[in-house]
Amino acid sequence: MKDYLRSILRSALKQFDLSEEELPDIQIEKPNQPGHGDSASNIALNLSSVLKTNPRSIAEEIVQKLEYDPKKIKAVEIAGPGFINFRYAEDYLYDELQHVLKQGRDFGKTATLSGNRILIEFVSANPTGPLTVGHGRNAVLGDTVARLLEWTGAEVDREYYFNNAGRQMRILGQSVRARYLQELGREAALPEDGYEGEYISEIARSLVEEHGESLLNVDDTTAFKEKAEQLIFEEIQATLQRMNIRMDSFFNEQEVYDDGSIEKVIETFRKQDLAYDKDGATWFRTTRFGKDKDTVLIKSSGEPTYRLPDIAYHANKLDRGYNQCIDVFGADHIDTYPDVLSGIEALGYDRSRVDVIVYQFVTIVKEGKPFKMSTRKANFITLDELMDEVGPDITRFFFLMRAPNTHLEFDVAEAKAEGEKNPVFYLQYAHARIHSILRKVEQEYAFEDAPELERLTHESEKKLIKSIIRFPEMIQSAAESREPHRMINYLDDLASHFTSFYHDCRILGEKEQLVQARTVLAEATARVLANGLTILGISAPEQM
RNA sequence: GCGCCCGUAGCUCAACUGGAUAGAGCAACGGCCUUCUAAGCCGUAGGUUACAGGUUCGACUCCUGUCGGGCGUACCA
Repeated sequence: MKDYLRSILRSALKQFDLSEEELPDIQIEKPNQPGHGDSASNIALNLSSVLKTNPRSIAEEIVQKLEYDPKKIKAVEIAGPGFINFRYAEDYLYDELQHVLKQGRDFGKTATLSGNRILIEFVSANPTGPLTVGHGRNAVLGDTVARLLEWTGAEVDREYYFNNAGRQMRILGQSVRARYLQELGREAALPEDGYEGEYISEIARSLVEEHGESLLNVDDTTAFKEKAEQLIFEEIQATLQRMNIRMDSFFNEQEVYDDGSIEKVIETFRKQDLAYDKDGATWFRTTRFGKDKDTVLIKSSGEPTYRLPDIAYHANKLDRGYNQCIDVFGADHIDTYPDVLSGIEALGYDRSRVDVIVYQFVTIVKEGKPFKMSTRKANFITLDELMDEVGPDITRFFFLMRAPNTHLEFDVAEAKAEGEKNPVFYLQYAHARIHSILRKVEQEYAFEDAPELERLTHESEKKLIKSIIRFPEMIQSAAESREPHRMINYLDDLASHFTSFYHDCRILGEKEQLVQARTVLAEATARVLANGLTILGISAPEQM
């Protein structure tokens, strides 16, 4: 519908004396006030500065020249300072409603991004411990944005980037070794900054089981590190799977060392005088990109900082034929990404091909109090513990509920509450309730003729239809903005329109044609709820 | 100090990327169950959108400044 309105407005505007540049984008939006129609355009207001006339008379002129299909648009009005308001024709609503059932599981899919190959990188937690709630927001955001993009026609791959070398992993190996020795009754101290979590002891115990005392005199921590990595990764994957997330690939940072791309990056930078040596280290001239300090790429110890492989990794992603890469990371990493962008730009890539979703921190609220966490200290809530308490559906929902770029308060008590307080149930309940009715309809009726949708004339029925058919546009806007919470807000609104309809209009016990028409409406609602919940990765039960 | 993000009803948050009278959910108050799931519906109350300026037909949204909170500001990841 938006496209249709844009096209008829555009042809009306052709009759004005305007150049292409003077013509502003035609915006179509859904007015807040129902009295203002179903769609509205502010085009006349935007044109008033160009044409130097008052917007109302421009609107009048546009409307005069407007040609539209009465099967789609019932009325066009000018209101307020110069808005053009459109009211949809009933026929249009009924036609669209038919489509919903015809398309079924695919209703909502568009081809907006078809032909695009997108790589979305998320979670990317190093295997030093179980996933925590902080990773949870990352994981769910990344996966859901991926689903949204898939629904708009893009081909999306999910990738997990990790590093199993470096200091943290060394300390991990040392920590496991210390616990292993302790398990066997030997004296051993955790290294400084060692990992204190109980899972370290579990890894140590499984080493005791496998190798008995044979590792007692092994000073090298490699065996401990590798076992830890293996077990922790298994656990991470199990956790992700439990959250309904499947990665397409895992990328080890080591690869960009092994294939020589690290050196290539440095070389290319040097050629452009973007890299230089100072104090035994190699620096990236980030000042040239507007930063007030240059950045170390290779420490004087000879070890690269994480920025260097990060740049090489992004180049690698773009080289693999993705036209767009999306990274998901927490606010604490915000400083690194301008350097990565500068880096790939220096390598000759268009920086707009890398896009970033930054999310703010999660505060877990337990018993009314916020809970501060740190992975290294044993003081954290794992994602698994959270899912043990509230289940995967609610976990996903709560992480998606808020705009990414705002702090998220996850109130465990609220999440655990049955019904009333809990927004997830509201959606699932509406869905289950519809299916309960559909089961009864199936038992009692056998419709033979095509449904007469024009019998849906009640105000609540029409509002519900309008809400339903907005779904595809909703997906597009959530995908484009990378803000899954919009989908939640929409579904909530849809469910609320349904329950109003449910209270105003009965389905069973009415005249057969009306039963049939309302059944179609209910079915379409359930369809959209189910499709929407699928995008969110949340189940849509038919019974509760 | 500097950089990024945030500040909206008592609490947690929306507001379609600059649109018309700022909306939901909890919490409070008042109604609604011999009829399709009351895990629900309807209503009342609650606001100078932190504050002060500016930009324009129009600002919660953009710009400047102030105050308050979070994160970063490493040859850690």
